[in-house]
Amino acid sequence: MIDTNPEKINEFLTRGVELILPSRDFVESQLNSNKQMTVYLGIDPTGPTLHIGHAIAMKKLAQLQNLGHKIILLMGDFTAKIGDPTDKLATRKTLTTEEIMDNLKNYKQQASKIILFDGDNAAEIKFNSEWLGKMNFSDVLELASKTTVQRMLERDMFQKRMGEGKPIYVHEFMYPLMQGQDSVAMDVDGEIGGNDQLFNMMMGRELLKDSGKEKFVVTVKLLADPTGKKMGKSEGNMITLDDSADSMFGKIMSWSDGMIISGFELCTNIPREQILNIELAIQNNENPIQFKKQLAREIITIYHSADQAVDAQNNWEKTFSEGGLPDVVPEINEEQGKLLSEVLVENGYLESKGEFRRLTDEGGIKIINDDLSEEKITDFQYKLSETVVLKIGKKKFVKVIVI
RNA sequence: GCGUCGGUGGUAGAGUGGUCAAUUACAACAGACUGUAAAUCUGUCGCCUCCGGGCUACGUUGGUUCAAAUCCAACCCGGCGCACCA
Repeated sequence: MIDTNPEKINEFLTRGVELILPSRDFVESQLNSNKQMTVYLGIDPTGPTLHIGHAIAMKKLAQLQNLGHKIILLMGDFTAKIGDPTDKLATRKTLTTEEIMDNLKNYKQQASKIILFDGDNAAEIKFNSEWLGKMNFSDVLELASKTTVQRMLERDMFQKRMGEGKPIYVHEFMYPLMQGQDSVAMDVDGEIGGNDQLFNMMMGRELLKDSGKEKFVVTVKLLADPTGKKMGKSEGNMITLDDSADSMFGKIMSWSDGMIISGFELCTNIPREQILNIELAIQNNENPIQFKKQLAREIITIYHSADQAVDAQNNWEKTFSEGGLPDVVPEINEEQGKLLSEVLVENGYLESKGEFRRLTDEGGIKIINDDLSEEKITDFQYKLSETVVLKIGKKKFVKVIVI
């Protein structure tokens, strides 16, 4: 039942791991003890999609599942309503139960690419509203009495806000406690999470110590290049697990070269030796683009399929390296003689006519002829006379059919 | 409650009567270049325009003024400090 294959355990303890508490030795001996452990990963269901950052932590869960341990995916439906102070965005809109259920449906489908929800040792999904929602005020007080304001203030986040004279609300102190309470309520042996969740996860350790249990915490590295620049929504290259193959390919190609290695380590199952080879090759000035393409294919294979990965690459190369057309170009029907600027604004391709003017000034709107030659539109009063295939900027394509 | 500081474009953050559609940075977009949708460089970056200009915007509502993001008043929202309470 419990697998103690040393190689697998080693893989779990090292790959993509940032920090292990209380110690690597402790966790290793636990994993070797033939006892089934319960380990969880908490996700706040704030949006409809999981992103690749979630996937990195889920991969660690999957490794434990594969070793025969029990894994729980915890939906922070209750905590999501409060908002994690780790996120500097102070207020999150509160989600209705329906929205949460909706998000969950998608999560399960997306997560199932990585962890198993059926079979003997199926992953379990839990909701923390189940216990947090039932606590009354004296329960909360008791929980709050387990830690001190000083402990809370240790957080970088809070220190920073104090320094900047920004507000810290009392309920924000509750967030780590709530997350800690999750560990207690589920009586887990361990928790996986991103390195940014360390503080919150340590709270669970502290609370469980009260009942004499040593909970372990494994934090995974965040996907970032060596300069520490994170991948994220603000960088615009955040991959969500339901992105199309084409879109994933494009986003991965826009990662900086420095992210290739950690991408392989964190997001794929490629063996370490191969990753080392790639690292060496890049150091030897081999063109990184081939490895980046490989990385993109590997990742797409996990979430879509190997065939789609190849298609996505072909599509991408055709479109961007060779300046051709993607396989699918959206079409709109319009009457003859209409201003192209109006057509594009009405169909949501451009924000305003002013934008159209700028683009024509800059040569950003082109007609693509059948032989793939391009012809810039420079007249902002351009009127439709015949069906044209347009390239707007470098990413947008549209076929305007004149009827 | 009192005092004090503040609320500006997608974000951060300048501006403190006209030269302000509003410095700058980031983000975004385009062009050049490139192995790349990377980096770098250049340009653009409220809406409309018959390219003259017009319109809408600096918490809200009023006011002063030829002229307000900028001054005044009230209100709303927020920070910090103090007091009250305990």
